[in-house]
Amino acid sequence: MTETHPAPARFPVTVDVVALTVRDGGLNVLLITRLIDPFRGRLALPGGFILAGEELLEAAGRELAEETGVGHHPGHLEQLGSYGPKGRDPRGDVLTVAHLLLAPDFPVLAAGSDAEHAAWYPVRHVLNGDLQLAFDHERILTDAVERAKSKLEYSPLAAAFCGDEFTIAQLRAVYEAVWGTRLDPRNFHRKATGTPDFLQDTGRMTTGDAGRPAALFRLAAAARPAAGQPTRAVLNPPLMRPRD
Amino acid sequence: MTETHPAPARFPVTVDVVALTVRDGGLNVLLITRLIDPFRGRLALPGGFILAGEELLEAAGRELAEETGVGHHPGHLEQLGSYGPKGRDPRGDVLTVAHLLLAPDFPVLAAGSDAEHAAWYPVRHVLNGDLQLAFDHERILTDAVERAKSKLEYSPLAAAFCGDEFTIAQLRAVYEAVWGTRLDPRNFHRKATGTPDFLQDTGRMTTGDAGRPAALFRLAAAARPAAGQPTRAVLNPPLMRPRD
DNA sequence: GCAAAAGTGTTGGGGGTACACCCATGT
DNA sequence: ACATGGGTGTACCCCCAACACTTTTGC
Repeated sequence: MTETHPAPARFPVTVDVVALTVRDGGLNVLLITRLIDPFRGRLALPGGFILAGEELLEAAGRELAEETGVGHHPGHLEQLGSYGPKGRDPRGDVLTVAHLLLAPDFPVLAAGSDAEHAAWYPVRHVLNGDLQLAFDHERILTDAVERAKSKLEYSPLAAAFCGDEFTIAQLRAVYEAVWGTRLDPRNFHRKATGTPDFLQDTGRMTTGDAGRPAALFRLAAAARPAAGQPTRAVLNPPLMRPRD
Repeated sequence: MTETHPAPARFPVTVDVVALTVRDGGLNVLLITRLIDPFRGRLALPGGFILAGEELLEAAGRELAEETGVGHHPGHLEQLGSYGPKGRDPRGDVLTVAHLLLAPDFPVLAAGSDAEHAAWYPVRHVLNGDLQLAFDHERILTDAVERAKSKLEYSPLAAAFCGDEFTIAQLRAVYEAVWGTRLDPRNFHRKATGTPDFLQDTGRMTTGDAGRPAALFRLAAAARPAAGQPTRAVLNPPLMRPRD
């Protein structure tokens, strides 16, 4: 924040949201189909220009709500990082602040004909190159996935992918989908239930599924993210992902 | 990157740099004394407006060079996060992208009378409240220190605080200063030298100090950060900091 | 010789992996 | 009865904390 004498350059600033969820055993990302140039018809991350008087996280939440129809975003929203401003938009320099949302598999708004259509897409189809994204959104997605992978190791954020109540097996499925690995169900159960300040037993059980009913848990109060506070590292030692 | 119909708001964008080093056994931060309002006479992070055509990291490196006299920055520079734009500058909405520099203890330029004076200050004096910073720079510093602490656990970035060649004890002093703890010299030695792809023995030794001479190491080629690439997690399992 | 710092050996324990085994439900 | 998934017990092993001990310098 030094004063430099030349007039400060002003930049258009956008917020983009990488919304991730677990679906069909894999990691999925919410993408919209662009209706206008540049990159018309191409898939892109939801996002848009920040408005005067808005904070970054507010703007990200608003853009997400506008394009998915979710009243207020479920799950965990945090800042990922900023990109640009040079050479990422053919129309000129635009700075974007990317955000990361980890959420349960919520239904997206069925867009009308004049709105951009938002839907879930498997992350691997994008990173394989089967689906091409607009702008530098593939790079942003890559960074987002890497952030999500490492966050699961030490934070309780895996629960953000589940609903309010979940079984140990559902929680394990999150780790397996994000990391792309298999975890031993028995050892995972011990680690998850044995970690203090992580899970709280609701006393209720699943019913109707095949096999023995499973206990339902929710996030312990101590592990729930306080608004704006950094997520506590409750998993210590961390739950380590198998080496690649 | 959705197109919204209202004209996109444009914001002045600054880059700030949290330059950290280890000095006198403690973590220090590079601060400038502001010569103009707002916050005239107050300490602040070095930084300034991003120029048209610049990338974020470029701008951060330039601002640092301008205010410290270092030709090109030593150590490791990375993006920390963005803050704002609302309510952090009394003159209006300004978005800032904070950066983190981990560097050896380099001498800062002795500023002339018309330049802002840059110098090292112990981080604990700032976070104690003994020194007050301008804008929201204390919050940014807090985030930067937390990022530095956690990066040391799994990345080889502690070496960024040392010069090109260093002893195991100097490397340990970095961990102790950043984490604010004491580590067992013997166990640290084994962990550091035993980790593959971390340290490379130069074959040379220190001389002249008290006690037995120590072997000099440098960062192994595999651990050196490739430009723009994410830092590899060479320390696996991580070097764990003692619980607070 | 003595202090100081570098570096090695050894031992005990916590937590991880691997896997055998038992439990409770749907069909 | 059988399949399916939930949950527990246990053996082994690696790595870390703790600390005794040796090595090599300066004074």
